[in-house]
Amino acid sequence: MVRIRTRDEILRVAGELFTRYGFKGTSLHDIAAEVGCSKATLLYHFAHKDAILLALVEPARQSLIDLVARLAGVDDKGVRDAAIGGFIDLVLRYRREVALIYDVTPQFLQEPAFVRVRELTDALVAGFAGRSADPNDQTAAKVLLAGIAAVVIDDKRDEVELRPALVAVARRALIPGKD
Amino acid sequence: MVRIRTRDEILRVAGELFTRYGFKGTSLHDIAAEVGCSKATLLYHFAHKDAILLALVEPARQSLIDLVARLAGVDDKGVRDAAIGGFIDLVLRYRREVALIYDVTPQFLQEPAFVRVRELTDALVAGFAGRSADPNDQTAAKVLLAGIAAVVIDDKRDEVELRPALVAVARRALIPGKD
DNA sequence: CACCGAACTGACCGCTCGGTCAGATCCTGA
DNA sequence: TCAGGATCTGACCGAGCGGTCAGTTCGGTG
Repeated sequence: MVRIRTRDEILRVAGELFTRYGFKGTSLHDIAAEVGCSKATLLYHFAHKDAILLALVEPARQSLIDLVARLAGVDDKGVRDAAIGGFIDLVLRYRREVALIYDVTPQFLQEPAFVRVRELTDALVAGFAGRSADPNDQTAAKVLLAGIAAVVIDDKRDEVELRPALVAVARRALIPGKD
Repeated sequence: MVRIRTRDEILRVAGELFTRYGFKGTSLHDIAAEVGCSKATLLYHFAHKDAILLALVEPARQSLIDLVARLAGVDDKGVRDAAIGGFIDLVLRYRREVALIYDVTPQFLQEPAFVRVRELTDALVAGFAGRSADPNDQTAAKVLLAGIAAVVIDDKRDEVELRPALVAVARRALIPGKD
């Protein structure tokens, strides 16, 4: 294998195994065996095991930050649709990483990279709820966010087909005055 | 502590730690320390670590089996509402256990107690989708099921308040002819 | 061709893991 | 009061964990 590709291969394999078996359920040995290298190689490219996970989710985390920053500039009237569209685009682009972020956040709350994830998720909930203070709207928002993140990872359809389906279910569930 | 209560205390503490840190992220040492007993005590009451998890989720798993059996006897017209109501009641009763079942199912697929969980979940998806073959209806069903299971565990409100909110969001998202 | 930095490795480390077991303690019933 | 079953424990086990490091190999440059 071309050496410059080892780091990318480590991330690809780690992403797959972390998603399938969980972060704690995946060992350095597992990753090395699947990549076809040694544990020491993993730790040559990444400072430690946590660093693999952090590198893996960093693009998605950064996109999440960008999305929330964009939503801050949208008025109350349009924020819900902007949040729905933006989040679905994010999840379709980073299917596995978003699921991983949801999965490991409770256990990495002390990690600087994750400290803000709770704030970011709160901001998304606010966007999905149209900035409503009604706890029922917020519960609905959380259900859709968690559900979309959980389901996209297993859905084999591509984003051209999947996106409108997700947007439709989110809008039906969240846009008021329709029931 | 009264000795006959040790087993129940082990299950209560294990449930809390498994939910917060994941099954793999919780050790026998962690559980024993929180209960205030030894690892050997845990293994006196339960054959092995997996047995603690299985005992914990067994009531919820059995209720899931019962729900799916009841849904089999409901016609296509009424199955969606029956599935929504039945699942939400189940989740409100076993908040933590249902989330645990969702969390650990991928890693316990070989376990006899879990072999059927995938079938049961598929049956619930069918119920939530009103037995529709449309992949968009099935995606919507999966989003709501996963979202409800994930969110109920953190929602502090009691079931009198929470149940109608969840039923409403599920019906808006899933009942056709409303958009 | 030689040198040097990058990339990689096998052997090893200390620690934690799930689990065992001989023995101690507790509780109940006769 | 005593015997026996239930409950509990500390010390220990083998295995796997994350990680280190001296040494090897590879690739690029002068």
